[in-house]
Amino acid sequence: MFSLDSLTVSQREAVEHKDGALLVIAGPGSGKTRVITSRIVRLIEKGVRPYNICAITFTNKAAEEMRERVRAMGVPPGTQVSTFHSLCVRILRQYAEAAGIDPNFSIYSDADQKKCVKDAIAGVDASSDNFQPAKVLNVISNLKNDLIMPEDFKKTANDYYQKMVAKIYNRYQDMMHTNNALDFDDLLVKTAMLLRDYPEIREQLSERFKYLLVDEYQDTNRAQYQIAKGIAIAHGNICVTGDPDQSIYRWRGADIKNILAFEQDWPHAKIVKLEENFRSSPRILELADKLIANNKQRKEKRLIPTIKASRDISCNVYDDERGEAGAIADEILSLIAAGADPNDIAILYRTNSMSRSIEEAFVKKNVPYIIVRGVEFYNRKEIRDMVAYLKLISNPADNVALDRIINTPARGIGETSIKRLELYAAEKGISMLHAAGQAQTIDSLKAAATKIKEFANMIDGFAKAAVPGCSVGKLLADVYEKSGMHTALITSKESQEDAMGNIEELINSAALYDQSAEEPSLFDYLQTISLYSDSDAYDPDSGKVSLMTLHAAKGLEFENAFVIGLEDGILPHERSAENEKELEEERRLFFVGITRAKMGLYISRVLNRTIRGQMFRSMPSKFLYETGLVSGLERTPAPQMDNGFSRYAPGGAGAGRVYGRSVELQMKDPKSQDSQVYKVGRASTFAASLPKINVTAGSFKKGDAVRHPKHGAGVVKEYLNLGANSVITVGFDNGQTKTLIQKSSELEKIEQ
DNA sequence: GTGAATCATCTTTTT
DNA sequence: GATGATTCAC
Repeated sequence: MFSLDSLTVSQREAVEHKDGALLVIAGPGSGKTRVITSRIVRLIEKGVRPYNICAITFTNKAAEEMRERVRAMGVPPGTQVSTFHSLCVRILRQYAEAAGIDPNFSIYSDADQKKCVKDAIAGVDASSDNFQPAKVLNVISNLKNDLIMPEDFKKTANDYYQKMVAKIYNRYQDMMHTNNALDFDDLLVKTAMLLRDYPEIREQLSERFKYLLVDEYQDTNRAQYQIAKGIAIAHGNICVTGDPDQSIYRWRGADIKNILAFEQDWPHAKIVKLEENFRSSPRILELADKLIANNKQRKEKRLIPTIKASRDISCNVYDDERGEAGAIADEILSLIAAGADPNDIAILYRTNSMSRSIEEAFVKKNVPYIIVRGVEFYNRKEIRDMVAYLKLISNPADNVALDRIINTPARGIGETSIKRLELYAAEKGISMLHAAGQAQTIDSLKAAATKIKEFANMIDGFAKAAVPGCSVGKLLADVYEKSGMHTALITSKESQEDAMGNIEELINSAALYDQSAEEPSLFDYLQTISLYSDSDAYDPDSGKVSLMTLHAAKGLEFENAFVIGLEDGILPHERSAENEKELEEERRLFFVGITRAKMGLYISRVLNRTIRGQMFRSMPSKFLYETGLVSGLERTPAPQMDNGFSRYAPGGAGAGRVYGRSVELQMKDPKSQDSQVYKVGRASTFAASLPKINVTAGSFKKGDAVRHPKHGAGVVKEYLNLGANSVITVGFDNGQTKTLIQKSSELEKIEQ
């Protein structure tokens, strides 16, 4: 299947390790992912069934790539490769009864959670001034990450604040239960509890997952740790990989101890260190090493370069973020002119808002770019509305979803009516949707009763259509029309073109889901989009420069990386500067940023940064002093390139290539769509104001005879005209019915 | 019950 | 500088 020859001695050691626990401590760029995939393949070669292997990655994207790689290496399908969260959804659905939930549970996003916490705060008569929803939610999340249940917390809570939080927490969990909903933390907690409390389930899962591999183990929290341990304890075939120096999620409960104490958990564990780095230039590694050496809480680890060549590291100061962004844009244009691939360039920053100045400069200077921010699309109002319909259809108990859409679009059901409906439902102990079905028998409702009943009928109608195996794209398209959302957007006074475009995009992607998912279902679709993350939106072949947070850059690499905003208060962030542990995490974050670069590393800071509309004077980040990047500049004024970039070479004069010459750049085709960057995954009004592609209207209609290159001839069963995003349901002659998107399917009309 | 206008609060990072 | 909550006129 594959050859071990191409691996280093230590890599091979890890790949070849037989049964039992294995800890792979792997520095950045050490080929860790390759080791895991090779190990999966090797296990299968040795006779392990693919079905008995479970690999856990940090993001869905990483899972997808790993599945792809393993498949490319000739492994038959069946291996479970997913994130902890997706795995938990699967387990909880299978053992829903034991977990005490309905298998059609909703997964609540942070917005949904926030609403519940607010209601819970109000429900225990606490003031939201003293108990800020965001903070309380944070406390609750931390408790869950540590597997502390409401009743446990109640016992230990001793001051007033804690006692109130305990009450809120309890109430919150009750509400989640009535709504048949789980939040992100619940997915882990419930699974951990399931494994703890049901030995027979634990046994079944150990039997199923005979080999467990966990990547990025340094970022697992207590619940994830318990889950991994629960599955593996029976056989001890657990392989974890990670780098304590790249732990950047302490703030959300990740416990670096999980990896540091692995040897105690599994006394016979084999430990392999991968210290060679196949990614970055020696100079970059030298800088990274110098930085991370300032962390006290760490195990010494070396970064051994294997690449010989280095380029100078650039470190620059600008007046403000506009200067920074403009210079970066210029530098990137010269890089591209000199042959660099935009795919292999990234801008990395501490906070999402920092993308804005870069975006503005890139639009102005025609630098092709994409912001890696997947969740933003799903956070838009109109998308959340549409998704709320789906959630309610899938899970009738979801009162939060109902609350969102019962009057969206406006159908004359006001606040008071909703309150009365809620009250009635609570008294009867039924869901609000159920109550809405009997609206006409509820005396308090009066005039709104008919409208509420109509709403309930509509949802019931959708639910009847949402049979197993139905097309989610078609269901969404149906909801869009029949709910009145579409009409409401068309007739709205302000132009709602963006909103409509986004919904079309959603229907479009749902139809794509229908075609590509292994086992498409409404529940599966909802869980996919609920667990969709920022990093999942990263496309290595977009042909554009990627803009993303340092957190989202985890696990990626780029020929040229720009790490911006090296200022005190930004990196390290002011809210993390208070204690040493948080400061060390910020340092690791910068370490992650530095080690994303293969050859070109550009670090920058500004003197004046505008935050939330207010300008602040800023000082250099302390990390710049620690690495000598600032004092180095001060001793010998760095040469200014004519594009504003100066060079810094640690350890003496570098032989780095100077490519700062101004090069006249012409975009290959000014009309090409690549130079217009926007839309998917971007919600800011700024991006929304950018030009749109004009799409040609479709020309299909029901009954048209069509031909598809893959599926052959067929007849159009349904057609929803959304321009190029039009959704077409075709009954093919081979018996299959497919829902396709006009622009992405090569569907041809056959003239008869 | 609706919609526009104003106020306030917030953002550090995310599965 | 954007979102959500609140207020007010209809």
